[in-house]
Amino acid sequence: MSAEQPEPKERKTLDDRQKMTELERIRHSAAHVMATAIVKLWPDAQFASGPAVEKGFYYDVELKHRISPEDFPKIEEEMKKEIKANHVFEKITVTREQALEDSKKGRLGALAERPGNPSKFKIGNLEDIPEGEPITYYKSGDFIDLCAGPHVMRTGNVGAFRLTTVASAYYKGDERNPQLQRIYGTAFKNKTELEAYFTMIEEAKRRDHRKIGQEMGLFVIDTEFVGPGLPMWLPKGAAICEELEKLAKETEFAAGYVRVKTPHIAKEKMYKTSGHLPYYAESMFPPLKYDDSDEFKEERAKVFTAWLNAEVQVETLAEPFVKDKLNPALLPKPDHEGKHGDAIRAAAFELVDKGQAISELTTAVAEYRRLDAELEKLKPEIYYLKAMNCPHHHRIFAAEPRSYRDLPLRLAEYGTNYRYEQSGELFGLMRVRSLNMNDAHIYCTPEQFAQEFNAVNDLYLKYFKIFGIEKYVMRFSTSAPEGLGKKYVNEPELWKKTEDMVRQVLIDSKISYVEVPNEAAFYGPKIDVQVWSVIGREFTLATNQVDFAVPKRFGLVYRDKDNTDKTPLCIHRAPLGTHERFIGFLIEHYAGNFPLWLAPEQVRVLTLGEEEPLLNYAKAIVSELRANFVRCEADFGTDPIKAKIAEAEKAKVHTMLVIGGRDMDAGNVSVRLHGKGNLGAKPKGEVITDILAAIKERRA
RNA sequence: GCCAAUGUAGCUCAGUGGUAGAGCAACGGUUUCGUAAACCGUCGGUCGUCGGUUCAAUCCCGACCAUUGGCUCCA
Repeated sequence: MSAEQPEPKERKTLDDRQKMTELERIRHSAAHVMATAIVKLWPDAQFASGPAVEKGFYYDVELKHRISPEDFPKIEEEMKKEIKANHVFEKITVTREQALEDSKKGRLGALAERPGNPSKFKIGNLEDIPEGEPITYYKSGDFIDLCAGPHVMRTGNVGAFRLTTVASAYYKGDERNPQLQRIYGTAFKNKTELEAYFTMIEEAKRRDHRKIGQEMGLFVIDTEFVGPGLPMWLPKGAAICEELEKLAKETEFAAGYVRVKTPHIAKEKMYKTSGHLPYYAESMFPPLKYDDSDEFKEERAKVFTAWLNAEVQVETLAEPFVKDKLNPALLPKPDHEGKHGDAIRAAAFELVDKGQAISELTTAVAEYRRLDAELEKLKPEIYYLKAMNCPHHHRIFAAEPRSYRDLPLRLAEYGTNYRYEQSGELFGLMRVRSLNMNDAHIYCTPEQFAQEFNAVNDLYLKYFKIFGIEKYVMRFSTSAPEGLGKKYVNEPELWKKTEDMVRQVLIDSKISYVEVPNEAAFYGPKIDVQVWSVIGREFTLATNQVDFAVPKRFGLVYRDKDNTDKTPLCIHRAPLGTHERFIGFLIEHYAGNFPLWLAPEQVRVLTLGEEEPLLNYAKAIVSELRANFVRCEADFGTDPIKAKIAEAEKAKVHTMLVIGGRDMDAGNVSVRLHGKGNLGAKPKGEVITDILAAIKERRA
């Protein structure tokens, strides 16, 4: 969102630094070695910062030459020389004055002094070091860098490394600062670990939801005809969507939700009222103009001209009568014609309304007002694609008079939202522009809040159990005082009250959570549930948000026991998030090997041979399963059984039923589970009963 | 949006300044085979789009579109 400011970064204390692991020291040292290599190759290079990060290290550098992966071998070559030279990482403590002076001489992040080429980013870094904290250099060979360390003993301790990518980054992460080239690499103690890391990356790629989704035929993103970030679910992917919807509908029905359905667009007024337009406009698709035809524009232009003429007419007629009534001290700035049109007209209206005006002026004002109203009507109607469902649900709340007896009212909908994510943010199914949201809004009284909020949290935990999601964190996002009126609605007291309320609920329910300030929604605090996919990607899957602001803006009220109207609280919740992200996550979570109830193709019946009686036996099994809504397919073709099995395994079909003469004669089917091999022949009835039970129970 | 890399058949990928190839898939046929692939044949491409350089461009250059990685974790 536009209002977001770059957040001040937490500075690592020296204590934190001493806790750096050996691997982090290796990587941080590798960053220095890389910088040494780069400055040897391009002596004008200016370095900013080069830390160890989760997967390796980077160094930010300003350089005319654009470093590309083609340069990597050259840089790596130089790095190897540095490592072979086995320089000691020597720690030197200096005064601030000394450091500033060396920076000005261009000595920091360099091999020698560079007159006329000061270490400008190091000067900036120096400013961030608090008074009283020692200022240190690390020197390896000729390379000296402003650095708090710690490092490994010698450059030779950087065991195995590889440069990986080049990216861009703003100095200190602030887009107002110069853009630097960020060179990424990774380093390990030895070659074995380095290679294991790259093998791991390769394996992760195999689990990538984009790859598996393609292979299994779950979804497509047709960027040419439909658009980037707008996935379409193929039949097999749609099957997963439907299973998730079924799960949500059952659970929500049991929890007292009622379902609604709303359109995908709404008038501009909706989002002006909700407050989304100022706070959220950049994330919305451009508006749809209802009537943009030439005829309409002509008509509007005609009325506009007449309206302008009427305005001049009113002012000309009124001016002599009102001139001396205008108080020069109170006059606003004159308009572009040097006149006080607004003030004159206002005065003229007053005269007319009091019946003190001459008849020509009365007529002119009447005509002006008529045209003004007509012009208002000729404004093209503007519609927006909905980026969220809440405003529609609010209008459903407003559609009937509500009593406290109706609350809590839980409106649920699988609504499709459209958000204009920036092109660089799009990412497979995980970050898209059309979102199928497992949405609901709970309208309740403050007394009901704790119970409702808890019930929602319980829902999450219930779902996570079904899917075997074990690693997750609840992030409690709160506001920040400086954001009030900008990033957040300006209601300091309500913010405090609601945040306290949510915090209390979290503490009482003993859910472990982390509190993150300055991350709330504009209308209230929220809880995001963060999960990690097996590949290590971090995502916000579910969300649970409190809204104390928007219902008020819509004037939503319920009649309370004391016969007064009160504004309800609203809880926005989406425990399954969106189909897109949730299924993307599930694909990686299960590596495409879905449990039976979710599997796009649950059962495939494979025949051995083509004899009529055998086919009839097999067909009867398919029919029975399909009659029970099992997604069952038949492979009665002439391929050898090995080939049929290979195909079914590749398609990740959950259960394969192999049927040959032997099985038919005994009333059996041979069961084979994907990835688990042959389980042998079992009685037909038993197998079918078990399949149906496993689906019904949503067995893992 | 910004920086970089990538874009060749439905999929995975070769390849070249002189009109493009493999495997799988699809289709046709032969094969009737008990747990991860039996054989033969056929079809399939404006080499992302547009423009430039050239006698000639999929290849060189430029713009655009899309995808991927990064743009948060400070000396």
